[in-house]
Amino acid sequence: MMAGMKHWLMKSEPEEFSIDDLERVGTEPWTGVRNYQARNFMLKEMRIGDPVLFYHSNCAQPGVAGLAEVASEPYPDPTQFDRQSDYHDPGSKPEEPRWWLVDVRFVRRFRRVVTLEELKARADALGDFALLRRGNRLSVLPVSKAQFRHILSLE
DNA sequence: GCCAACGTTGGC
DNA sequence: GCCAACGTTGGC
Repeated sequence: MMAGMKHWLMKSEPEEFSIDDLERVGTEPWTGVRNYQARNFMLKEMRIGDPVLFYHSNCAQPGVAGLAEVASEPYPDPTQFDRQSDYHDPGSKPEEPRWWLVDVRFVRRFRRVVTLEELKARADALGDFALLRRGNRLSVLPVSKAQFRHILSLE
């Protein structure tokens, strides 16, 4: 594994876009992020090949559903300029885009969902983890290598 | 569907 | 720059 490689967790509502959808399409532009901190992770810190935990949020069984990877350099989210899109941002100018994204590529589905409940039960072992912080709403967040490995071991 | 948490907006 | 109002996220 490349030195300095970062690990990530990205949330998606499975009714909108699930790990099965990602498997079907292979690679997906991660459109619609409208939070500056999440954007900055994609714009400034992600590298092609970084591993991504694909997390199902706002559903009956929230948890990590599979594995993906960063598949592109950052580029402007096209939906910000699309008047028809829910993600249209009239304040963003094409010559100075406000919202950036990366493509995410399917790697594999987990045999089963590693649930949020399980992660909470192992909060002590996982250590400081943005996903488990109270009230956390970030949809793109960093995961340490140790946390990443720990979560894989729970599958 | 409820609602706590939290980011953003905009009046001042 | 403060902060109340508002909208959204996401677990439950």
